[in-house]
Amino acid sequence: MPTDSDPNLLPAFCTNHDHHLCIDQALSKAKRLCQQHNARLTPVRERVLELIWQSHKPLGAYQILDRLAQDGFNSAPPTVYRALEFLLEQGLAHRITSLNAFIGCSHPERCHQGYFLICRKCGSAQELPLDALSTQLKQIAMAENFHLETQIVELSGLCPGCQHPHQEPTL
Amino acid sequence: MPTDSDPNLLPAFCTNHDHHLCIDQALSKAKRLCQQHNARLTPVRERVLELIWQSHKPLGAYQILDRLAQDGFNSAPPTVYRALEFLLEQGLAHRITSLNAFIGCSHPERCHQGYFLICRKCGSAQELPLDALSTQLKQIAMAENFHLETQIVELSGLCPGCQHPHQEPTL
DNA sequence: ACGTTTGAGTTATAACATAACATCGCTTTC
DNA sequence: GAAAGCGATGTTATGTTATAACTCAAACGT
Repeated sequence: MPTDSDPNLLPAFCTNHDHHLCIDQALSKAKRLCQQHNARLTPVRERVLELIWQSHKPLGAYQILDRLAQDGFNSAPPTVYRALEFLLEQGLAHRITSLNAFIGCSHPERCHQGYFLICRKCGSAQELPLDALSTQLKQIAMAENFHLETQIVELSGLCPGCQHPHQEPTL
Repeated sequence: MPTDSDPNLLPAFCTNHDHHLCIDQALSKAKRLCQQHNARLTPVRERVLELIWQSHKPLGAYQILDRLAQDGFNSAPPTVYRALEFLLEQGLAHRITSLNAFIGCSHPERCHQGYFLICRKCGSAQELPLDALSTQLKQIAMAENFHLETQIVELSGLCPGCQHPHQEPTL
């Protein structure tokens, strides 16, 4: 799976919103949901959630691990994989299988399938809330007498900001 | 990514067709296509294609490697990854990213996107020729001004033969 | 307080994939 | 037919992603 993604490039659409607000909202939403479900959003778990929210680019487990280490957290692989497993179970994060990477879920209260547009240049992943697609995929499976459990839809290409190579990517 | 897949289980639908014929047809089709495209289907490449066609279950690179070794082929990882790269480029195989595994393409002449139903119990992967879905995903991307290049659609659950746990899986 | 459950620490290793460089054989060109 | 060029393969080493298995500690219900 080749990728041109430059780790220093921020997705273009990221310049136009207050991302700190974005993260704060996601974290408070997560706290509320965990309380409702009697799930414990412990410090490591919360920190991992914050980290995968800090960019619109999916983060690899070992990238997360590095940042945990910088924060003084324990940093052996199981730590991060366990935290991620928890976040996935709670619907607070998604795994992007084609990148072996993880990202915060934009609407943890409603969807449990993530549909993504992934830019191979800047590495951004945009989650799309597509209830109609979900329904349609269920129907496709049903037509084959297949009991559908999980859907993976990952669409790759170039995001709007990366389609015109002559203009410098905005930071 | 948890899976119950038992490596000794064959998919139920596999009992009802002559799979050798299946493989033979796939191989001759591949030879023809390679000739048309001036691509060299060398012995290793052909053997790898044959191997990934021998079951309806996607095979991991190291599984393929083991079988190549049994045949007396060279068996270091680059050998198999290079052969797979070739087959993917020629549209003769697909990568199932959620399984880190590979499978022969059922209709290499027409489609280059593979849509899969993957059984988590028996490990089978059925490719679906869904032109309508392809069109629809293109439209979804276009609506977001996204330049779509590759589509990954992997639907997991239980295949028809694995939905009734009381009846023994057919061999 | 006590046992049970859940989370986290630790060590080791499994599983998947590629980098980098050497070699071999074919064909193209002179 | 020698030499250059090229595509395929061999070889060694290493990078990257993920989990097994066991231990310890903190939280929770009773």
